[in-house]
Amino acid sequence: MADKILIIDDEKPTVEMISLLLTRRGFEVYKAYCAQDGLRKAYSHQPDLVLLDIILPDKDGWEICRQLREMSDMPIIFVSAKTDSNDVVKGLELGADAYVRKPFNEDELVAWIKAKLRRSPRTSLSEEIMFNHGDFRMNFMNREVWIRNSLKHLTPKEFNLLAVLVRNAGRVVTRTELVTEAWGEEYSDAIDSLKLYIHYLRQKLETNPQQPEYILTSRGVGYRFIKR
Amino acid sequence: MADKILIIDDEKPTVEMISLLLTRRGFEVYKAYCAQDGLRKAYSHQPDLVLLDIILPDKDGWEICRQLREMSDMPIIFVSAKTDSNDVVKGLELGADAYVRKPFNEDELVAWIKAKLRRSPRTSLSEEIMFNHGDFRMNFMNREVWIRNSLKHLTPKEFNLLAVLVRNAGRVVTRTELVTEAWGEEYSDAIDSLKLYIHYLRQKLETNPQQPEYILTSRGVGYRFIKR
DNA sequence: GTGAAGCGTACGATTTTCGTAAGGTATTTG
DNA sequence: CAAATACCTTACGAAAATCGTACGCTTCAC
Repeated sequence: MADKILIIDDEKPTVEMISLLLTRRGFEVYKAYCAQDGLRKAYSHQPDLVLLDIILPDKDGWEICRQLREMSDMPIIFVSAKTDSNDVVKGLELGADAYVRKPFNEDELVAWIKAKLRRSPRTSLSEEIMFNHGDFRMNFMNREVWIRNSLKHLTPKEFNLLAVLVRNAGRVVTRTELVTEAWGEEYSDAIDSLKLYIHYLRQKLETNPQQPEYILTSRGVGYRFIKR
Repeated sequence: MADKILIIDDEKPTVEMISLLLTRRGFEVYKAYCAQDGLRKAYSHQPDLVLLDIILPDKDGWEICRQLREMSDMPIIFVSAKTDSNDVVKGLELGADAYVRKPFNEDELVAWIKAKLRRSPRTSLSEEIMFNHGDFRMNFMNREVWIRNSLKHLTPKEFNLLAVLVRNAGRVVTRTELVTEAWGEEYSDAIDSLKLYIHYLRQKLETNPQQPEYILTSRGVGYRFIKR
Protein backbone atom coordinates (compact mmCIF):
# COMPACT_ATOMS: atom_id res chain seq x y z
CA MET A 1 0.00 0.00 0.00
CA ALA A 2 1.51 3.30 -1.08
CA ASP A 3 2.26 5.91 1.54
CA LYS A 4 0.15 9.04 1.29
CA ILE A 5 1.92 12.38 1.32
CA LEU A 6 0.14 15.72 1.64
CA ILE A 7 1.93 18.79 0.24
CA ILE A 8 0.81 22.19 1.53
CA ASP A 9 2.51 25.01 -0.35
CA ASP A 10 1.27 28.00 -2.31
CA GLU A 11 3.95 27.97 -5.01
CA LYS A 12 2.41 25.92 -7.71
CA PRO A 13 5.64 25.04 -9.56
CA THR A 14 7.22 23.75 -6.35
CA VAL A 15 4.21 21.63 -5.57
CA GLU A 16 4.18 20.20 -9.06
CA MET A 17 7.86 19.44 -8.89
CA ILE A 18 7.65 17.66 -5.55
CA SER A 19 4.51 15.89 -6.61
CA LEU A 20 6.10 14.51 -9.75
CA LEU A 21 9.17 13.49 -7.81
CA LEU A 22 7.20 11.62 -5.19
CA THR A 23 4.76 10.03 -7.60
CA ARG A 24 7.66 8.63 -9.55
CA ARG A 25 8.94 7.05 -6.36
CA GLY A 26 5.65 5.34 -5.70
CA PHE A 27 4.02 7.67 -3.22
CA GLU A 28 0.43 8.78 -3.37
CA VAL A 29 0.36 12.57 -3.41
CA TYR A 30 -2.28 15.07 -2.30
CA LYS A 31 -1.85 18.78 -2.94
CA ALA A 32 -3.11 21.87 -1.18
CA TYR A 33 -2.28 25.47 -2.04
CA CYS A 34 -3.53 27.17 1.10
CA ALA A 35 -3.85 26.49 4.79
CA GLN A 36 -7.60 25.94 4.79
CA ASP A 37 -7.44 23.40 2.03
CA GLY A 38 -4.42 21.76 3.61
CA LEU A 39 -6.15 21.17 6.90
CA ARG A 40 -9.27 19.92 5.19
CA LYS A 41 -7.28 17.43 3.13
CA ALA A 42 -5.33 16.34 6.17
CA TYR A 43 -8.59 15.39 7.83
CA SER A 44 -10.18 13.76 4.83
CA HIS A 45 -7.25 11.81 3.39
CA GLN A 46 -5.35 10.96 6.56
CA PRO A 47 -1.93 11.22 4.94
CA ASP A 48 1.02 9.33 6.37
CA LEU A 49 3.18 12.43 6.24
CA VAL A 50 2.83 16.17 5.59
CA LEU A 51 5.20 18.49 3.73
CA LEU A 52 4.57 22.01 4.89
CA ASP A 53 5.59 25.42 3.62
CA ILE A 54 5.63 28.35 6.02
CA ILE A 55 4.48 31.19 3.84
CA LEU A 56 0.90 30.66 2.76
CA PRO A 57 -1.83 33.05 1.65
CA ASP A 58 -4.30 32.58 4.50
CA LYS A 59 -2.75 31.15 7.67
CA ASP A 60 0.98 30.52 8.09
CA GLY A 61 2.65 27.13 8.28
CA TRP A 62 3.32 27.46 11.99
CA GLU A 63 -0.37 27.60 12.68
CA ILE A 64 -1.08 24.59 10.49
CA CYS A 65 1.61 22.62 12.26
CA ARG A 66 0.09 23.47 15.62
CA GLN A 67 -3.36 22.44 14.51
CA LEU A 68 -2.18 19.22 12.92
CA ARG A 69 -0.33 18.31 16.09
CA GLU A 70 -3.55 18.71 18.03
CA MET A 71 -5.15 15.93 16.10
CA SER A 72 -2.41 13.50 15.30
CA ASP A 73 1.16 12.33 15.48
CA MET A 74 1.68 12.19 11.75
CA PRO A 75 5.18 13.21 10.71
CA ILE A 76 5.48 16.81 9.58
CA ILE A 77 8.39 18.12 7.54
CA PHE A 78 8.78 21.83 6.96
CA VAL A 79 10.03 22.67 3.49
CA SER A 80 10.74 26.34 3.43
CA ALA A 81 12.77 29.13 1.88
CA LYS A 82 13.08 30.65 5.33
CA THR A 83 16.53 29.35 6.08
CA ASP A 84 17.24 31.12 9.31
CA SER A 85 18.13 29.01 12.32
CA ASN A 86 15.43 30.73 14.32
CA ASP A 87 12.86 29.40 11.93
CA VAL A 88 14.25 25.89 12.16
CA VAL A 89 14.15 26.09 15.94
CA LYS A 90 10.60 27.38 15.88
CA GLY A 91 9.46 24.63 13.53
CA LEU A 92 10.99 21.88 15.59
CA GLU A 93 9.58 23.32 18.80
CA LEU A 94 6.13 23.33 17.27
CA GLY A 95 6.42 19.59 16.89
CA ALA A 96 7.77 19.19 13.38
CA ASP A 97 9.93 16.17 12.68
CA ALA A 98 12.33 17.75 10.25
CA TYR A 99 13.09 20.98 8.46
CA VAL A 100 14.39 21.00 4.91
CA ARG A 101 15.67 24.27 3.50
CA LYS A 102 14.71 25.42 0.00
CA PRO A 103 16.13 24.97 -2.51
CA PHE A 104 16.54 21.34 -1.62
CA ASN A 105 18.23 18.35 -3.14
CA GLU A 106 15.64 15.90 -4.42
CA ASP A 107 17.24 12.76 -3.11
CA GLU A 108 17.72 14.40 0.24
CA LEU A 109 14.06 15.31 0.53
CA VAL A 110 13.05 11.78 -0.34
CA ALA A 111 15.51 10.42 2.21
CA TRP A 112 14.00 12.62 4.92
CA ILE A 113 10.52 11.45 3.99
CA LYS A 114 11.49 7.81 4.05
CA ALA A 115 13.32 8.18 7.33
CA LYS A 116 10.31 9.79 9.00
CA LEU A 117 7.91 7.23 7.58
CA ARG A 118 10.10 4.41 8.83
CA ARG A 119 9.92 5.87 12.31
CA SER A 120 6.23 6.63 12.37
CA PRO A 121 4.36 4.20 14.52
CA ARG A 122 1.53 3.03 12.26
CA THR A 123 -0.09 2.08 15.52
CA SER A 124 -3.52 2.34 14.04
CA LEU A 125 -2.91 -1.15 12.74
CA SER A 126 -3.11 -3.52 15.64
CA GLU A 127 -0.88 -6.51 16.00
CA GLU A 128 -3.62 -9.06 16.51
CA ILE A 129 -7.37 -9.17 16.02
CA MET A 130 -9.64 -11.65 17.76
CA PHE A 131 -13.25 -12.61 17.17
CA ASN A 132 -15.71 -15.10 18.47
CA HIS A 133 -14.38 -15.12 22.04
CA GLY A 134 -10.89 -15.89 20.81
CA ASP A 135 -11.98 -18.78 18.62
CA PHE A 136 -10.69 -16.85 15.64
CA ARG A 137 -7.34 -15.10 15.97
CA MET A 138 -5.41 -13.29 13.26
CA ASN A 139 -1.91 -12.05 14.00
CA PHE A 140 -0.58 -9.52 11.51
CA MET A 141 2.85 -9.51 12.95
CA ASN A 142 3.84 -13.13 12.50
CA ARG A 143 1.14 -13.69 9.89
CA GLU A 144 -0.51 -16.55 11.74
CA VAL A 145 -4.19 -17.44 11.78
CA TRP A 146 -5.55 -19.62 14.56
CA ILE A 147 -8.96 -21.20 14.77
CA ARG A 148 -9.82 -22.93 18.01
CA ASN A 149 -6.16 -23.61 18.90
CA SER A 150 -5.17 -24.97 15.54
CA LEU A 151 -2.87 -23.06 13.26
CA LYS A 152 -4.12 -22.58 9.71
CA HIS A 153 -1.48 -22.07 7.08
CA LEU A 154 -2.41 -19.41 4.53
CA THR A 155 -0.58 -18.43 1.35
CA PRO A 156 0.44 -14.77 0.96
CA LYS A 157 -2.53 -13.91 -1.24
CA GLU A 158 -4.93 -15.73 1.03
CA PHE A 159 -3.55 -13.94 4.05
CA ASN A 160 -3.70 -10.52 2.46
CA LEU A 161 -7.25 -11.07 1.33
CA LEU A 162 -8.36 -12.21 4.74
CA ALA A 163 -6.56 -9.28 6.32
CA VAL A 164 -8.67 -6.81 4.37
CA LEU A 165 -11.84 -8.65 5.28
CA VAL A 166 -10.93 -8.84 8.96
CA ARG A 167 -9.84 -5.22 9.18
CA ASN A 168 -13.22 -4.27 7.76
CA ALA A 169 -15.10 -6.88 9.74
CA GLY A 170 -18.81 -6.27 9.96
CA ARG A 171 -19.06 -4.28 6.76
CA VAL A 172 -19.49 -5.54 3.23
CA VAL A 173 -16.36 -4.92 1.21
CA THR A 174 -16.77 -4.41 -2.53
CA ARG A 175 -15.11 -6.94 -4.80
CA THR A 176 -12.86 -4.36 -6.48
CA GLU A 177 -12.07 -2.80 -3.12
CA LEU A 178 -11.10 -6.20 -1.80
CA VAL A 179 -8.74 -7.16 -4.58
CA THR A 180 -7.06 -3.77 -4.93
CA GLU A 181 -6.59 -3.41 -1.19
CA ALA A 182 -5.35 -6.94 -0.76
CA TRP A 183 -3.27 -7.51 -3.86
CA GLY A 184 -2.70 -4.11 -5.42
CA GLU A 185 -4.07 -1.87 -8.13
CA GLU A 186 -3.08 -4.23 -10.95
CA TYR A 187 -5.58 -6.80 -9.72
CA SER A 188 -8.56 -4.47 -9.92
CA ASP A 189 -10.31 -6.70 -12.46
CA ALA A 190 -9.31 -10.07 -11.06
CA ILE A 191 -12.79 -10.90 -9.91
CA ASP A 192 -12.42 -14.47 -11.06
CA SER A 193 -9.44 -14.96 -8.83
CA LEU A 194 -11.39 -13.47 -5.98
CA LYS A 195 -14.01 -16.14 -5.83
CA LEU A 196 -11.29 -18.71 -6.12
CA TYR A 197 -9.44 -17.33 -3.13
CA ILE A 198 -12.60 -16.87 -1.13
CA HIS A 199 -13.16 -20.53 -1.77
CA TYR A 200 -9.67 -21.45 -0.61
CA LEU A 201 -10.12 -19.41 2.54
CA ARG A 202 -13.42 -21.02 3.38
CA GLN A 203 -11.92 -24.45 2.86
CA LYS A 204 -9.27 -23.63 5.40
CA LEU A 205 -11.24 -21.60 7.91
CA GLU A 206 -14.84 -22.74 7.98
CA THR A 207 -16.04 -25.83 9.80
CA ASN A 208 -18.52 -26.36 7.03
CA PRO A 209 -17.46 -24.49 3.89
CA GLN A 210 -20.93 -24.89 2.40
CA GLN A 211 -22.42 -22.90 5.25
CA PRO A 212 -19.77 -20.33 6.07
CA GLU A 213 -19.78 -18.75 9.53
CA TYR A 214 -16.99 -16.27 9.02
CA ILE A 215 -16.89 -15.15 5.40
CA LEU A 216 -20.36 -14.29 4.13
CA THR A 217 -21.16 -13.33 0.58
CA SER A 218 -23.16 -10.32 -0.39
CA ARG A 219 -24.58 -11.17 -3.76
CA GLY A 220 -23.65 -8.71 -6.50
CA VAL A 221 -21.58 -6.61 -4.12
CA GLY A 222 -18.80 -8.37 -2.32
CA TYR A 223 -18.00 -10.20 0.90
CA ARG A 224 -18.17 -9.53 4.60
CA PHE A 225 -16.38 -10.97 7.58
CA ILE A 226 -18.70 -11.60 10.51
CA LYS A 227 -18.04 -9.39 13.52
CA ARG A 228 -18.69 -11.03 16.79
CA MET B 1 15.84 12.86 35.40
CA ALA B 2 18.17 14.58 32.99
CA ASP B 3 18.35 13.18 29.47
CA LYS B 4 21.64 11.50 28.69
CA ILE B 5 23.42 12.46 25.48
CA LEU B 6 26.40 10.62 24.07
CA ILE B 7 28.75 12.57 21.79
CA ILE B 8 30.99 10.54 19.49
CA ASP B 9 33.47 12.77 17.68
CA ASP B 10 37.22 12.86 17.41
CA GLU B 11 37.62 16.64 17.36
CA LYS B 12 38.16 17.48 20.99
CA PRO B 13 37.25 21.19 20.76
CA THR B 14 33.94 20.38 19.09
CA VAL B 15 33.10 17.83 21.72
CA GLU B 16 33.95 20.25 24.49
CA MET B 17 31.89 22.96 22.91
CA ILE B 18 28.82 20.78 22.47
CA SER B 19 29.30 19.30 25.88
CA LEU B 20 29.35 22.69 27.56
CA LEU B 21 26.37 23.80 25.57
CA LEU B 22 24.32 20.77 26.52
CA THR B 23 25.40 20.68 30.13
CA ARG B 24 24.27 24.26 30.50
CA ARG B 25 20.86 23.26 29.20
CA GLY B 26 20.55 20.54 31.77
CA PHE B 27 21.57 17.47 29.81
CA GLU B 28 23.89 14.78 31.11
CA VAL B 29 26.74 14.38 28.65
CA TYR B 30 29.03 11.46 27.82
CA LYS B 31 31.95 11.81 25.45
CA ALA B 32 33.78 9.39 23.20
CA TYR B 33 36.60 10.18 20.81
CA CYS B 34 36.62 7.01 18.76
CA ALA B 35 34.20 4.40 17.47
CA GLN B 36 35.13 1.62 19.85
CA ASP B 37 34.78 3.82 22.89
CA GLY B 38 31.55 5.25 21.50
CA LEU B 39 29.94 1.86 21.15
CA ARG B 40 31.14 0.76 24.57
CA LYS B 41 29.72 3.88 26.20
CA ALA B 42 26.48 3.48 24.31
CA TYR B 43 26.04 0.08 25.93
CA SER B 44 27.25 1.01 29.38
CA HIS B 45 25.55 4.38 29.85
CA GLN B 46 22.39 3.81 27.88
CA PRO B 47 22.12 7.36 26.53
CA ASP B 48 18.78 8.73 25.41
CA LEU B 49 20.29 10.12 22.24
CA VAL B 50 23.55 9.95 20.28
CA LEU B 51 25.35 12.71 18.43
CA LEU B 52 27.58 11.16 15.85
CA ASP B 53 30.42 12.43 13.70
CA ILE B 54 31.27 10.56 10.51
CA ILE B 55 35.03 10.85 10.39
CA LEU B 56 36.57 8.92 13.23
CA PRO B 57 39.97 7.35 13.73
CA ASP B 58 39.00 3.68 13.84
CA LYS B 59 35.61 2.88 12.29
CA ASP B 60 33.51 5.48 10.51
CA GLY B 61 30.24 6.93 11.74
CA TRP B 62 28.19 5.00 9.20
CA GLU B 63 29.29 1.75 10.74
CA ILE B 64 28.54 2.92 14.26
CA CYS B 65 25.10 4.00 13.17
CA ARG B 66 24.43 0.62 11.63
CA GLN B 67 25.62 -1.21 14.71
CA LEU B 68 23.58 0.93 17.07
CA ARG B 69 20.53 0.44 14.89
CA GLU B 70 21.00 -3.29 15.03
CA MET B 71 19.95 -3.30 18.61
CA SER B 72 18.15 -0.17 19.57
CA ASP B 73 15.80 2.56 18.44
CA MET B 74 17.58 5.36 20.23
CA PRO B 75 17.62 8.63 18.30
CA ILE B 76 20.80 9.22 16.35
CA ILE B 77 21.77 12.62 14.98
CA PHE B 78 24.68 12.94 12.60
CA VAL B 79 26.71 16.11 13.20
CA SER B 80 29.18 16.35 10.41
CA ALA B 81 31.30 18.63 8.30
CA LYS B 82 30.45 16.43 5.34
CA THR B 83 27.73 18.65 3.96
CA ASP B 84 27.02 16.91 0.70
CA SER B 85 23.46 15.77 0.03
CA ASN B 86 24.71 12.28 -0.68
CA ASP B 87 26.02 12.04 2.84
CA VAL B 88 22.74 13.24 4.29
CA VAL B 89 20.90 10.66 2.24
CA LYS B 90 23.25 7.92 3.35
CA GLY B 91 22.93 8.87 6.99
CA LEU B 92 19.16 8.90 6.88
CA GLU B 93 19.03 5.61 5.04
CA LEU B 94 21.18 4.03 7.69
CA GLY B 95 18.49 4.85 10.19
CA ALA B 96 19.60 8.20 11.58
CA ASP B 97 16.90 10.57 12.77
CA ALA B 98 18.48 13.81 11.70
CA TYR B 99 21.57 15.27 10.07
CA VAL B 100 23.00 18.59 11.19
CA ARG B 101 25.69 20.16 9.07
CA LYS B 102 28.81 21.64 10.68
CA PRO B 103 29.28 24.41 11.54
CA PHE B 104 25.92 24.49 13.23
CA ASN B 105 23.87 27.00 15.08
CA GLU B 106 23.73 26.11 18.76
CA ASP B 107 20.05 26.73 19.26
CA GLU B 108 19.29 24.72 16.19
CA LEU B 109 21.24 21.73 17.42
CA VAL B 110 19.45 21.87 20.74
CA ALA B 111 16.12 22.15 18.98
CA TRP B 112 16.88 19.02 16.96
CA ILE B 113 17.88 17.16 20.09
CA LYS B 114 14.76 18.16 21.95
CA ALA B 115 12.54 17.32 18.99
CA LYS B 116 14.03 13.85 18.69
CA LEU B 117 13.84 13.19 22.43
CA ARG B 118 10.21 14.25 22.45
CA ARG B 119 9.43 11.63 19.83
CA SER B 120 11.58 8.83 21.17
CA PRO B 121 10.00 5.80 22.77
CA ARG B 122 12.64 5.55 25.53
CA THR B 123 13.58 2.01 24.80
CA SER B 124 16.72 0.81 26.45
CA LEU B 125 19.37 -0.94 24.49
CA SER B 126 20.80 -4.04 25.94
CA GLU B 127 24.16 -5.35 25.09
CA GLU B 128 22.79 -8.85 24.76
CA ILE B 129 19.51 -10.42 23.70
CA MET B 130 18.49 -13.87 24.90
CA PHE B 131 15.81 -16.28 23.76
CA ASN B 132 14.73 -19.77 24.54
CA HIS B 133 15.64 -19.62 28.24
CA GLY B 134 19.15 -18.50 27.43
CA ASP B 135 19.77 -21.27 24.92
CA PHE B 136 20.19 -18.62 22.27
CA ARG B 137 22.28 -15.56 23.11
CA MET B 138 23.31 -12.74 20.82
CA ASN B 139 25.79 -10.18 22.06
CA PHE B 140 25.91 -6.98 20.03
CA MET B 141 28.87 -5.47 21.78
CA ASN B 142 31.41 -8.15 21.04
CA ARG B 143 29.36 -9.52 18.16
CA GLU B 144 29.15 -13.06 19.50
CA VAL B 145 26.39 -15.61 19.12
CA TRP B 146 26.10 -18.47 21.58
CA ILE B 147 23.89 -21.49 21.33
CA ARG B 148 23.73 -23.77 24.33
CA ASN B 149 27.16 -22.68 25.58
CA SER B 150 28.94 -23.07 22.29
CA LEU B 151 30.18 -20.07 20.40
CA LYS B 152 29.10 -19.84 16.77
CA HIS B 153 31.33 -17.84 14.53
CA LEU B 154 29.42 -15.67 12.08
CA THR B 155 30.76 -13.58 9.22
CA PRO B 156 29.89 -9.86 9.22
CA LYS B 157 27.09 -10.26 6.72
CA GLU B 158 25.69 -13.23 8.55
CA PHE B 159 25.78 -11.34 11.83
CA ASN B 160 24.08 -8.27 10.41
CA LEU B 161 21.34 -10.35 8.87
CA LEU B 162 20.72 -12.25 12.06
CA ALA B 163 20.71 -8.99 14.00
CA VAL B 164 17.81 -7.65 11.96
CA LEU B 165 15.89 -10.87 12.43
CA VAL B 166 16.52 -10.96 16.15
CA ARG B 167 15.67 -7.31 16.65
CA ASN B 168 12.34 -7.98 14.97
CA ALA B 169 11.86 -11.33 16.63
CA GLY B 170 8.30 -12.56 16.39
CA ARG B 171 7.42 -10.56 13.33
CA VAL B 172 7.75 -11.60 9.70
CA VAL B 173 10.32 -9.36 8.05
CA THR B 174 9.97 -8.77 4.32
CA ARG B 175 12.77 -9.95 2.11
CA THR B 176 13.62 -6.47 0.85
CA GLU B 177 13.31 -5.05 4.34
CA LEU B 178 15.74 -7.66 5.58
CA VAL B 179 18.45 -7.04 3.04
CA THR B 180 18.25 -3.25 3.11
CA GLU B 181 18.20 -3.13 6.89
CA ALA B 182 21.02 -5.60 7.23
CA TRP B 183 23.32 -4.71 4.38
CA GLY B 184 22.18 -1.33 3.13
CA GLU B 185 20.03 0.23 0.44
CA GLU B 186 22.30 -0.95 -2.36
CA TYR B 187 21.35 -4.56 -1.65
CA SER B 188 17.63 -4.01 -2.08
CA ASP B 189 17.43 -6.49 -4.96
CA ALA B 190 19.85 -9.08 -3.61
CA ILE B 191 17.13 -11.58 -2.90
CA ASP B 192 19.25 -14.41 -4.22
CA SER B 193 21.97 -13.66 -1.70
CA LEU B 194 19.37 -13.59 1.01
CA LYS B 195 18.36 -17.21 0.69
CA LEU B 196 22.00 -18.14 0.55
CA TYR B 197 22.78 -16.37 3.81
CA ILE B 198 19.67 -17.71 5.46
CA HIS B 199 21.01 -21.10 4.47
CA TYR B 200 24.42 -20.36 5.99
CA LEU B 201 22.83 -19.13 9.20
CA ARG B 202 20.66 -22.19 9.54
CA GLN B 203 23.66 -24.43 8.98
CA LYS B 204 25.42 -22.72 11.85
CA LEU B 205 22.56 -22.16 14.26
CA GLU B 206 19.96 -24.86 13.87
CA THR B 207 20.28 -28.32 15.35
CA ASN B 208 18.54 -29.66 12.30
CA PRO B 209 18.76 -27.18 9.42
CA GLN B 210 16.02 -29.03 7.55
CA GLN B 211 13.57 -28.29 10.35
CA PRO B 212 14.61 -24.88 11.64
CA GLU B 213 13.58 -23.88 15.15
CA TYR B 214 14.85 -20.32 15.09
CA ILE B 215 14.64 -18.93 11.60
CA LEU B 216 11.27 -19.69 10.05
CA THR B 217 10.33 -18.88 6.49
CA SER B 218 7.14 -17.19 5.48
CA ARG B 219 6.82 -18.28 1.89
CA GLY B 220 6.41 -15.42 -0.54
CA VAL B 221 6.92 -12.84 2.17
CA GLY B 222 10.10 -13.18 4.17
CA TYR B 223 11.54 -14.71 7.30
CA ARG B 224 10.86 -14.56 11.01
CA PHE B 225 12.93 -15.29 14.07
CA ILE B 226 10.99 -17.24 16.66
CA LYS B 227 10.23 -15.30 19.83
CA ARG B 228 10.29 -17.39 22.92
C1' DG C 1 -41.47 -22.06 -14.60
C1' DT C 2 -37.65 -20.55 -17.19
C1' DG C 3 -33.60 -18.26 -18.49
C1' DA C 4 -29.89 -15.39 -17.14
C1' DA C 5 -26.63 -13.94 -13.98
C1' DG C 6 -23.90 -14.65 -10.01
C1' DC C 7 -21.51 -17.73 -7.28
C1' DG C 8 -19.12 -22.08 -5.73
C1' DT C 9 -16.09 -25.86 -6.81
C1' DA C 10 -13.11 -29.41 -9.15
C1' DC C 11 -9.02 -30.22 -11.72
C1' DG C 12 -4.91 -29.51 -13.60
C1' DA C 13 -1.40 -26.61 -15.90
C1' DT C 14 1.83 -23.01 -15.18
C1' DT C 15 4.66 -20.09 -12.59
C1' DT C 16 7.12 -18.78 -8.60
C1' DT C 17 9.76 -19.59 -4.61
C1' DC C 18 12.87 -22.07 -1.69
C1' DG C 19 16.67 -24.83 -0.35
C1' DT C 20 20.89 -26.60 -1.59
C1' DA C 21 25.08 -27.77 -4.11
C1' DA C 22 29.09 -26.60 -6.65
C1' DG C 23 32.44 -23.63 -8.01
C1' DG C 24 34.55 -19.20 -8.76
C1' DT C 25 36.29 -14.57 -7.22
C1' DA C 26 37.68 -11.30 -3.92
C1' DT C 27 39.58 -10.15 0.46
C1' DT C 28 41.90 -10.90 4.59
C1' DT C 29 45.44 -13.10 7.38
C1' DG C 30 49.57 -15.27 8.79
C1' DC D 1 52.80 -15.14 -1.25
C1' DA D 2 50.13 -18.82 0.16
C1' DA D 3 46.27 -20.27 2.73
C1' DA D 4 42.13 -19.33 4.74
C1' DT D 5 38.08 -16.95 4.92
C1' DA D 6 34.25 -14.37 3.15
C1' DC D 7 31.43 -13.31 -0.60
C1' DC D 8 28.92 -14.13 -4.75
C1' DT D 9 26.89 -16.42 -9.11
C1' DT D 10 24.58 -19.89 -11.20
C1' DA D 11 21.81 -23.86 -11.57
C1' DC D 12 18.33 -27.18 -10.61
C1' DG D 13 14.83 -30.20 -8.38
C1' DA D 14 11.04 -30.12 -5.25
C1' DA D 15 7.42 -28.00 -3.29
C1' DA D 16 4.19 -24.38 -2.98
C1' DA D 17 1.40 -20.89 -4.83
C1' DT D 18 -1.13 -19.03 -8.46
C1' DC D 19 -4.23 -19.06 -12.18
C1' DG D 20 -7.43 -20.62 -16.09
C1' DT D 21 -11.30 -22.93 -17.20
C1' DA D 22 -15.26 -25.62 -17.19
C1' DC D 23 -19.37 -26.80 -15.10
C1' DG D 24 -23.09 -27.25 -11.79
C1' DC D 25 -25.90 -25.02 -8.40
C1' DT D 26 -28.51 -21.14 -6.47
C1' DT D 27 -30.96 -16.91 -6.76
C1' DC D 28 -33.72 -13.66 -8.92
C1' DA D 29 -36.52 -11.23 -12.47
C1' DC D 30 -40.18 -11.68 -15.41
